[in-house]
Amino acid sequence: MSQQEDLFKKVVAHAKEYGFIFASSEIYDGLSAVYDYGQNGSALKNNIRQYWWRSMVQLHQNIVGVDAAILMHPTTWKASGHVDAFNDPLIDNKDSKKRYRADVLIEDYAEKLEQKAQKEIAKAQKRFGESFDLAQFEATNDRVLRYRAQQKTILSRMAKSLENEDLTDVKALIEELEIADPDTGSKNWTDVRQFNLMFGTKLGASADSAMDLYLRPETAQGIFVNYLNVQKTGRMKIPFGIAQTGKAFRNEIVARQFIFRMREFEQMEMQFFVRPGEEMQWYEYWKETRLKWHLSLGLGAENYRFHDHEKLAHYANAAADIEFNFPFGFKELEGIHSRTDFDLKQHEAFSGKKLQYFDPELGESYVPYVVETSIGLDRMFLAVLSHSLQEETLTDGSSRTVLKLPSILAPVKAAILPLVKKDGLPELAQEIVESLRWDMPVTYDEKDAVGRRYRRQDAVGTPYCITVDHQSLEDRTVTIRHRDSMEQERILIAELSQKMQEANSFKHWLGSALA
RNA sequence: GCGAAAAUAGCUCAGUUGGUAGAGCGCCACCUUGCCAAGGUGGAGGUCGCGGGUUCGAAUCCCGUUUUUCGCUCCA
Repeated sequence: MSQQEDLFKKVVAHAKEYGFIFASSEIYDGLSAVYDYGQNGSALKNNIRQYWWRSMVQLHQNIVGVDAAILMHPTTWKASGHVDAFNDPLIDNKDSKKRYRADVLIEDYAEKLEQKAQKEIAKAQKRFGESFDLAQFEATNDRVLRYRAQQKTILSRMAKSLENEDLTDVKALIEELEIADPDTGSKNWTDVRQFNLMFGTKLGASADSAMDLYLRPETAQGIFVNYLNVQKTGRMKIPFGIAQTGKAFRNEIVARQFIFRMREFEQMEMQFFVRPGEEMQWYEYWKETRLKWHLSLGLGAENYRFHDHEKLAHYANAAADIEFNFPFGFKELEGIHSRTDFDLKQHEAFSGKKLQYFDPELGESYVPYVVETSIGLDRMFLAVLSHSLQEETLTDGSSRTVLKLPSILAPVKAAILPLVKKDGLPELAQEIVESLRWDMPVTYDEKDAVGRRYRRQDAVGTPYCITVDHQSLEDRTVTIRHRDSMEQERILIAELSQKMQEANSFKHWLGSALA
């Protein structure tokens, strides 16, 4: 456990030291749960994004991409359910220091009343046996009627108070009912406070004419509101998908664990539109396909697992997570959800616009069902980074720190190193840099002993070091030193580009995994 | 948001009963070496997280605050 925590600390430290991730606005002490990607981090993040995008858009003829705005019409979030679902009235117990949702506490209390009523019914059932008339008993028994009436009063009062945002009354209700902390029995409560998980902002420069907006809490809605635009202008036929990567924002109450849970984060989502009734087979298809994508990067099959949701969100009829073995345990990396026609139906209702698709094969129109794949780009970054960072003990007993990134994701593909800083070796090395830079990101380094330069490249995950030595001047060959094995081979300079490109090709990485 | 702990150079840390800030590594320049990090010389870099108080004097004591880590809580 502490070993794992230790590893996580190393990942965070390494990320900063080698220009992957910095705390946002660090010179002003940082901003909680917001991070910036540095020179290597932004390159790695771009490469992950591109690996995903190509697997979706380039490899599927029936999937296209969009890039929707972060700002959307405010009604979007009423239709999607976020305005309601992302607002939680929370209350803290001063003694136990625990936090609860105030509405859940009251609902639990109401549920207990119902249980008491059920108990009465069960007792009577036992007493009267076969001659027991449930409907009549429920309608006449004093206790049952009292419990049920009380329950109704409580719930309707709570609903009304929440509706009017009268949080004082919600607290008053909790106090009147003498609801205690379920764990400790304490009745020492703070006031109820409303937490809104969506970031608010304003449209319009002058305060009085400004319109309240939210920064999107998920990217999916930008796809839903555009799905007919894309379907019509792209002549898309069901089943088809729309992919998008972009930023989303949530006011997490507790945002921790480095870039795992941030207030500003990036999602990579694909919404797949299918015929009603066919959603489960596509749900299974995408579960499998997405797992293959993950496995193609070679982080180890044992580090992934599915977690099927038992409690489903309001819009879903099936949902699973792909979890990854992060340094702090298995956690959600990607979600695959069967979202039914919930979102599109809601947007139909709120906009008054038909969002139906005419299916020429069936000869009828319908609102498509949606299967969603949604992966956190920052989480993927953390998965790759934390898995790749390794401390190796070499045969001579010394150790090295090496970042074994999948080469297709590495920020720099090759470092060109003159063995010494004289005798024309730097000139030849620069020549190689000049020719390779058109095909892939490469770097040049001539400072310090070559062994030290190898280790520097290991630390940022450069998969290949190309060393120019005196023999290079004679026969136009160089050595390639492989990051993971530390072995070297000698090849012709003329063959460098092709060999490097093969090793880093999309087909080489994803093609074999999908086959 | 609550509770606990921490914050000194890019990193890891030292800093005596309160007396005016150091090391190693890293970084930069030059010389030397030349296939798996740590050769020589020189150099840059810190108002000790921030604000206030006590004191002749605060990195050190007190209060507040910010950030980070851990626990609780929350998590579409």
